[in-house]
Amino acid sequence: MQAQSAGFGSSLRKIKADAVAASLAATALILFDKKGFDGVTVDEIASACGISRRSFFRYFATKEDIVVSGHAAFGERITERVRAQPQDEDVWTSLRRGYDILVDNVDRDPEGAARTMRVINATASLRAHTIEKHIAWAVGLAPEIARRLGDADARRLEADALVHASFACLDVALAHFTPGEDASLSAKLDAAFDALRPVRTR
Amino acid sequence: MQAQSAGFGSSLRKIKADAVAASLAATALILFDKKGFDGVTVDEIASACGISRRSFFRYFATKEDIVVSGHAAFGERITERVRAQPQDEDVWTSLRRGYDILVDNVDRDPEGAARTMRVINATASLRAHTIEKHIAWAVGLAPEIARRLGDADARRLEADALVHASFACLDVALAHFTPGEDASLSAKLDAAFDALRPVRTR
DNA sequence: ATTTATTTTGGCACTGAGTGCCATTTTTAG
DNA sequence: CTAAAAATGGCACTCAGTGCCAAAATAAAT
Repeated sequence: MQAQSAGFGSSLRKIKADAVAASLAATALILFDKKGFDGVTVDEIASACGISRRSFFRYFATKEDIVVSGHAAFGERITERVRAQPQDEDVWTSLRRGYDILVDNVDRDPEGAARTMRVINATASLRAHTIEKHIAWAVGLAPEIARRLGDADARRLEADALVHASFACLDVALAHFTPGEDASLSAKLDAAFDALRPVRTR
Repeated sequence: MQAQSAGFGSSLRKIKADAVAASLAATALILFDKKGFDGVTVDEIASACGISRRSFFRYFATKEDIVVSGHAAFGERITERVRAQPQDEDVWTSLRRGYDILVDNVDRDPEGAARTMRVINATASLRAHTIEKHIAWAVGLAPEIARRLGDADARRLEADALVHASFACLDVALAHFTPGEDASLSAKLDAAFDALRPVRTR
């Protein structure tokens, strides 16, 4: 094994592992949707996927990770989008634009998104973990907002408050959005963000 | 057994059970603070409290409930306080005043509050469950805010956004508050609420 | 005070999640 | 084709949480 091919090879392997994980998650999600998150054991998922229970836990650290692990990647993309917004735009609007990443994702796969939302909303522990993943996004998001606000120490708490309030808007918009019925998640997000739009945001 | 004494007797028993639970929680919290939440087994807690493991689970449904079960009661008291605020006060201020319940509690027992906060902040799953408890407060809080806003259907989402954003402010204030060091939680709450104060809240 | 009904408790065995260890198979590199 | 590395599966274990039942404590009734 050489240092050169180590980095290359491992990234290839990671891609493959991610693809397998996505496939496992898709299978599991259908089961969760049908029998409830707690009504499906890991043994059941593993055999439905044709792998051993032990191998399953090499793809997902916990059963809940099947549902929420994808959220971490969204966080990075949302932060990227916010960072790409015009620097003179008010931060509240920039945050709102960041969540267009999620709107696009829901539009791209409405059935999958609806299924995931059904499963999460039906299970208390999953709701909590979803929120926790959102909070993890703040690690990347808050510094960017603080930078725009002037980065002074006094602005740190203000930036955190804005970022976490935007999570609240997202969660409320998601809660008020019924995939089949409502027109778009985008409109709900706009309504929530308008309700909170702060007086001064720069 | 008569219907009369049934209600009376059962409330007495509940009071006793609550007192026992509080005592168990106090013992467990000290252990958690010392060895970490995951470093303490339920067996350990039970024997430290002088009861059996099985009896322990009659006082707390889950190990996490030891830390977060008290939060439900706070929710009711916060809602009560908000409801008692002047009806013509803007709702954002009313929400802020609701959290004075928590400020008072921290002031009343600084060491206990600090210990609980240490334990929660050191454990991801506890953070998630704390957030979830906060969200449960919305069940009582949101209708009150919606009523003040006019109760129209269009105001429902607005009320939810305000309530959940206030949770965000609380969580940020708690995260920025170091019990020994900082002057008061109240000031942090004010700063967070001021950062978000909406343009129009009635 | 003694019996009776009710609650509380504890023990036991069980399920399910998650983990460490190791042998075996598969993949990859040379 | 062979040697190294990685993925897999099996096994046994810990710990959280639960159902069931018998024993002990508590309260009520005569």
